[in-house]
Amino acid sequence: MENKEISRALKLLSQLMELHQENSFKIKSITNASFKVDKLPFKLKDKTKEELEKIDGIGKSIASKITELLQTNTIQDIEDLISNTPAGVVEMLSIKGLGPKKIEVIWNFLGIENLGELYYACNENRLIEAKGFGLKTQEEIKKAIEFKMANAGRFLYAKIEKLAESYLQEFTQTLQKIDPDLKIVLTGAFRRKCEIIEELEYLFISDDASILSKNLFETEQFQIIYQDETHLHLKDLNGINIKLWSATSAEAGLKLFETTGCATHVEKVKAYLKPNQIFTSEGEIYAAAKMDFIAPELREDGNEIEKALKYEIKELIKFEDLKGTLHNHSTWSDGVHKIEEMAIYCRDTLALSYLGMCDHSKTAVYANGLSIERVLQQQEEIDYLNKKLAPFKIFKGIESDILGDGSLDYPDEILKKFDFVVASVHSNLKMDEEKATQRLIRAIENPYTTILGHPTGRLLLSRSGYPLDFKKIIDACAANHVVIEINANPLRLDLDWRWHQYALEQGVLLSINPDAHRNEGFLDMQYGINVARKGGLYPQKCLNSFSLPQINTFFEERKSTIKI
DNA sequence: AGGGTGC
DNA sequence: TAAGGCACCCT
Repeated sequence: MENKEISRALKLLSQLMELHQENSFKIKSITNASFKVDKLPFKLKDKTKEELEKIDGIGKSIASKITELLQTNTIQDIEDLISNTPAGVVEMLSIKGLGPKKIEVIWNFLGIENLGELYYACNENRLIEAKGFGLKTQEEIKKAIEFKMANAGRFLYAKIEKLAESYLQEFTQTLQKIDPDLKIVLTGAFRRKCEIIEELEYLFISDDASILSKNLFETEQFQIIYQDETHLHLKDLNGINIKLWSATSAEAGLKLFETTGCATHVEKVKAYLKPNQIFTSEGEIYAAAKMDFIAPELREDGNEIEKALKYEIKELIKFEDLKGTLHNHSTWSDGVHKIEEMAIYCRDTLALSYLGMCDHSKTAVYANGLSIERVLQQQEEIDYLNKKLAPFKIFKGIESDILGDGSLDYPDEILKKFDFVVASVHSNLKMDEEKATQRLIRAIENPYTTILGHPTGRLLLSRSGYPLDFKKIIDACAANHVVIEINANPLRLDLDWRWHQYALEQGVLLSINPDAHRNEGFLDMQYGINVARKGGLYPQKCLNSFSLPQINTFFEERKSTIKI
């Protein structure tokens, strides 16, 4: 079990205790432990109970809860509290803007026990009767419930990835007993690397026509929703839709093509094919249609077919093209690893040649943002490490908050000390589109801004982004030579891939930034690669696939254009 | 810590 | 009554 899961369990425990109005000191200590656990640079599962008790923020009582969790996968206190709380009330904790205090009032004062009732109460204007609630809060809650409902049955790619692979293993193992030559591949939106997945689709390639016969999947794990000659539709215990398609080995190429692309893409390509042609691979299909091969990620009904017909499809970016990583957090602000640890991980494990450090700026006090003095100290440390680790290079960056008026978070004398600046919005996210766009443009026009960080601040499936006029934003980046970040955190993936093409057309560079707060966070760059490929990004236009000398020059030239 | 909201 | 203090939630 990872620290993250332990931290989540403790957080849940504290929230449930708060819902039941238990001793506030106990609640505080558990909340605190949850926070601390999430920031530890080592794994708790390897520790003995005695070692746990010595950790700052963990005492005897919490240590025993953690060992209980590690041994039994649960904590009895949580189970007890949950059994005394309506499931719908627990679910309310997942609504943005609602915390345990407010939910306690909703539950005990208004007598509301699930999201449906809560939504109904918002519509009836009943929430404002309760203390601590007003019209604005009621509207926010209503919107948040609508957002959640609209996203029911949708899953983050990163969350469903392991499950998708494990079903692949499971199906293969079970069915190869029937047909040893059977092959199964993932297809559909998952193969297109969509950031949100609504169903998992598998293609069973077998010359045994009865391979999908229903009784094989009639287990406790799956519920059969629908079946016809073409496919079998299941739902698993988590409510995830699973579609199984089958093809003989002769049909496999065509079937894989048909189940992968979005419907319009498939239809459009088929218009270029002669009837009754036989294909053993997807490559043959695109060749027969007299166009470039189109990678699965691109088959989304953009302009990919037009480009393929002109043989203008670029070779898409891959993880191995990345030469470095920009926008990362260390223990100087809210990260869990030291700069040196991160640098060594990048150099030795990921074989990268540079690391951009971008801890939080001073306004982000909640994230231990850097005061001017600490910026200077950090830069001294980086100078020292650069001597020690050469030729590996650590770039001095900052993730500067964009303040309410669009200005950056330090005076120019400090801004000019950085090799590069990532400017991003963290607070005041409720502006209207015009104000928000103006605020960002002002930050883009700041000569010290090198990269625009996560432009909308969205959190997939939980919070929609800051409303922006994307064309204006991208045009402003083009005019000011500002790079746009593709934040690779699987919850963000912001800038959205649907805007990459436009950005590239305007000559804007993109950067796949992990926003890592620990070493494992660097691996999120794979999710950034996934969406960047959907957006059509190729290595020459990706800032962090520049070699070390190239990016060095880029940063230097960028700074030399600043007048004053 | 600081902004937004509401009592 | 209007303003200020306090509580909650977010980043």
